[in-house]
Amino acid sequence: MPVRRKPAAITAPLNPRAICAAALKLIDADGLESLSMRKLGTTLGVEAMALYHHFSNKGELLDGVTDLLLDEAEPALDGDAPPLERLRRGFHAVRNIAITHPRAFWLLAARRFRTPRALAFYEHLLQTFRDAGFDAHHSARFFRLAGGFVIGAGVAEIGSRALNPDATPVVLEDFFDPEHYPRVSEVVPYLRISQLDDIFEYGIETIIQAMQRHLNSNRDGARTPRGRRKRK
Amino acid sequence: MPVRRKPAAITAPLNPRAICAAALKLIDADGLESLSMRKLGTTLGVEAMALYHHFSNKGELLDGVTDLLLDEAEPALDGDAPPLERLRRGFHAVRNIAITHPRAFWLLAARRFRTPRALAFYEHLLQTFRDAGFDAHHSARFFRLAGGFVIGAGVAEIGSRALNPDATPVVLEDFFDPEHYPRVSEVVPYLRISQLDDIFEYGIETIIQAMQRHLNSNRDGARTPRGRRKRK
DNA sequence: ACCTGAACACCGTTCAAGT
DNA sequence: ACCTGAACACCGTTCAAGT
Repeated sequence: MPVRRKPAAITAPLNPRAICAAALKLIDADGLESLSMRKLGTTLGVEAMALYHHFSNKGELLDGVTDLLLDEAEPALDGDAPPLERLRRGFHAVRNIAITHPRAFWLLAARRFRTPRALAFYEHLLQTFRDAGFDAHHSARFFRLAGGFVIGAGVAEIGSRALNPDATPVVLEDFFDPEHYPRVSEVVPYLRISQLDDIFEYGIETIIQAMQRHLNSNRDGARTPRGRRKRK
Repeated sequence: MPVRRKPAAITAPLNPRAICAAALKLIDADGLESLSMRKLGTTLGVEAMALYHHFSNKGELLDGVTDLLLDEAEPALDGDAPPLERLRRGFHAVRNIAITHPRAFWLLAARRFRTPRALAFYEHLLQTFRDAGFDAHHSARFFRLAGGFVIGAGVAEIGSRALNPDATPVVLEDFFDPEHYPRVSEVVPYLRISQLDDIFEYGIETIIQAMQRHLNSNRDGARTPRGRRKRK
């Protein structure tokens, strides 16, 4: 049974959240670059310019989509587990966005620290750092270390999954030419999609161990991981 | 003395490298999103469509610009220093691109593993991993760990430096509202531009220590950093 | 081989107008 | 308040044509 034209227009007047949800759907299907106000309007059964009544520009709409991604990741920080374990789950949750929304994941890399929603996410994350026992200085350091890795690794995984749209089409096999690129061809098998869970796990565990080590050594007498004493 | 119109057209016929260099200059000045074939053509004193004689599309041109960035970073891997030290310098060199070409740095995050130039860079990098004593499996793991952090932290630094063009304008001071966001306002001072060197240094040193520890424990008897024995 | 110029099928956004 | 429609100033890219 064929779907009727403009079904969304029947159901309700537009609202920002529904618009963002539709935008995310379009991004998941066709990619971030292919999302346009015109296409999104058509999907919603409305002229493109109607959207400007709900968002002052496209950037604001993308911020709204980013907020939806944060909604998916943030609950991982909740629960009764020890703080460091909750942080671990939070990092995995963000990385999971790269798997479930590979074409939207860019938003997390490109558009952060903007909306109240994003601030609330960071507040929750940094509160968990504090619960774990980090002071503000080391919260910043490990936030950047873990956050940088999670975002960078996520972006790299998208690349591995070959979802970058206007990419020069290079098949994975091109990297297996041991004649010209012996080291690359040696390592690439370990970066296959089937290995990416292991790769990410290893990275994030290494970082969490460093965090644990810092907390331990701090308990034993206020020393940094490198053994230097802090003095002002 | 005012510059004459269309100076580049006088000097020589176009060539890909010169086009990419001009493109990088435009990106540095006006941002990646603002680069268009038309503007680039005008800068070079040529119709936009002339560029298609040298690149089959815009993506190929951007790959060429990316190659220029790699040219800047790769020499850091050379020298007589121990391999791990050369890797350290390489990571810093990539991060320096985020500082010297903040608006072009996205290319490193978004468009990798494509051109022969990029393959040669990775070959050099992975050869240095091997020189340090890593097998292919752990080269992949630490490559992703360090590479992910360097790219993710670089992208985050661009955000801190507020160079994202269509950003919802949120001043840094908004994050200092201890009423609503006590943890964020506590940590943000440590993420100021003046602190970013320290933040990056701390992250990359933590990773290099993990690499060193892996190499040491491997010398002591084929154990992973977590003390598990490897068995096929 | 290298470049031009018109054209096509798109963009985001403004603005005046409708209901 | 919410949406339309025409218009503006752009895009990347194709194509036939010039030299």
